[in-house]
Amino acid sequence: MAGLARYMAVLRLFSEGMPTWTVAEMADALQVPQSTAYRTVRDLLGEGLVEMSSEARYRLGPAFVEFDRLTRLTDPLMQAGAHVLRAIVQDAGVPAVALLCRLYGREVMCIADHVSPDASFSPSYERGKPMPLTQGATSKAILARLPAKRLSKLIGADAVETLRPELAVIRRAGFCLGRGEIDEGLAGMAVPIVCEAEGLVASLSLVVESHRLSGAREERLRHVVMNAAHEIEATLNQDHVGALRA
Amino acid sequence: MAGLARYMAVLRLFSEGMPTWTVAEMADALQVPQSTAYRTVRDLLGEGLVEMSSEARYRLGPAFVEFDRLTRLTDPLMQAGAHVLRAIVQDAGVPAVALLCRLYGREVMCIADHVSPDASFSPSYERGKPMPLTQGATSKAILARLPAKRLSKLIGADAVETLRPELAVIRRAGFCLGRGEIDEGLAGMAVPIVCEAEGLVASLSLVVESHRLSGAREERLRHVVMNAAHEIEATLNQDHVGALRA
DNA sequence: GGTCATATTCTCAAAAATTGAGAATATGGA
DNA sequence: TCCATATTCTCAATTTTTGAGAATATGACC
Repeated sequence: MAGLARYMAVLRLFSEGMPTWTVAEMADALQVPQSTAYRTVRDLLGEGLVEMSSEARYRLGPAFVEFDRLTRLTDPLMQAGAHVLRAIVQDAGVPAVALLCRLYGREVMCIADHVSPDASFSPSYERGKPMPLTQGATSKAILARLPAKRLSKLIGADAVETLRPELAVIRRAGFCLGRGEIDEGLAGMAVPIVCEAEGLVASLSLVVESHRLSGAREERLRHVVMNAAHEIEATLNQDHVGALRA
Repeated sequence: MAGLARYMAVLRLFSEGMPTWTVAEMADALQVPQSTAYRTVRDLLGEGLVEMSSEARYRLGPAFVEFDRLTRLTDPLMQAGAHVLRAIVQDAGVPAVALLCRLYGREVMCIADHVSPDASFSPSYERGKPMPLTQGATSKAILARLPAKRLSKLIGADAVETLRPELAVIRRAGFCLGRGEIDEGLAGMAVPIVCEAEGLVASLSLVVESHRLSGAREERLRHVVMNAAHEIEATLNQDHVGALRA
C-alpha cells in the first residue's frame, strides 16, 4: 500500500466500537510489520491526525475537529442554510427534526441538523453521518436534481433505470415525501437545493412522526420546507454573484 | 517534502480567507510542478479529503466532517461533559457561554460550547478553535494540572518559570478566574478536569460579562462551575472503570 | 535508584514509490 | 465542431519506504 492510502488505512481503523488502538493491533489489522506501523503512527501524530491516549493506545487527533470547523465556516451551503433549520422546526408546530444534507464526494451526507426541543423520537441522522444514496426523501430529492451523467456514475446505470420514473416526478414537483423509508414511523419531506456555480447539489428536509402528517398539515409543512429551501437557494446564488464581483 | 507532509501541506492551504484552490494555485504556493500537484490532489480526492467545487476549483472534502463526527461520538470527555454545558449556562442566571476545552495534541482546543439564548456578546471560542496555550482561565486551568515534564515540553522551561507561581495557586484552589485576558470586557472562570486513565487534561469554563461578576454572584458561579466539573470528572473515572471491567 | 517488561526508534541494503518535463488526452463551452 | 484549458500519462533518475532485528527509551514496581 502506497502514499496516502497507507495513512488513511490506519485512520479508518478507528470506529465507534473501537475508538483506540495500540500500534501492535494496527499492524495486525493491516498486515504490516510493527516497525512500519510505528513509522506511520509517528507521522500521523506529528500532523495531529492521531493523538496518544494513555497506555500505548492511540485515538483520532485534533486535526479533524479543526478541519471540521474550517468546513463549517467555509461551506457555502452551511453559511446560507444553517440558521434556517431552527426556523422551520419552530414553524412546524409539531415535534420535528430539520436536516441539511448534500452530495459530498460520493456520498449523501448530513451537514447540519436541528431537533425541536419537544421531539420524543431520536433522529437517525446528524452532522457527519452518511446516508443511503437511494433511500429516503432526503437522498431522492438530491438524486432528482443530478445531471444524468453524474447520476449513473454515482449509482450505476441499472439503479438509474429503476429510479427514473420516481425521480422524474420529484423533479417536476420540486418536492419529495417519504414515509418510513429510513425510520419506521417517521416521515421525511425534502426539497432539492442546487447551486451550479458552487457545484452544490443538496436538500433541506423535515422529519416528523408519520401519524402527525395528514391532510392540511402535510400541505402546510410542504410549503414551509419549500419556501425555506428556495430561500437558501436564492441566498446561494446571490452570494455567488457577490463573490464574483468582489 | 515526503510522505504525509506532502498531503497535509496541500490541506493546510485551505483557510477561511481562501476556501477553494485551483491546482495551479496549489502548485504555485507549494513550489512544486503542476504534475505533482495534480497527483497529490487526485489522491486526496480519492480519500474524500478534498472535493471538487466547480470550475477546476477544489474544497475540503467530506472526510473531515465524517471523522469529526466519530471524534464527537468517541471522545470520552465529550460523552461525559457535553450535556453539562447547557445546564450550567441555565444555572448561571446571567448571559453566559460555557466551554469544554482540552489539551489536544500540542494545543488547547475548545471541543464543545453552549451559548445562552440571551447572550449579547459573541463568544471568541467554539468547537475546533485552538486557544492560546498560556492565556486565559481555560488554558491556565489545564496547564495547572499538567505534570511538570509534559508542561515544559509544551511551553518551554522559560515560560514554565514565569507561570509557576500562578499555576501553583490555581492547582491549590482548583479554580481559575481571568478577566479580560482573551476578550476585553469578558471574564472566564475555569476548573480543571483530569482523567489519567484516558490521558485527558481538560477544563470546563464559563464566560460572562466582566461587570456582572461581583461579590456574591462570583461566589455562586464558582460553585456552579466547580460542581459541574467535578461531576464530569467523576463520570469519566467511573466510565473508565466500567470500560475496564467490560 | 535499579530492574524488568514493553513501547518506540534506529539501521541498512533491497524494493518500491515519487519526481519533473513535456507529450497525450479529456472536458466543457462557444 | 473546434478551442482553450484541465487532467492524466510516460519514463528514467532520484528519493522514499520497507522489513527484520538490534538498540534505546519509558514507565511501573520493588
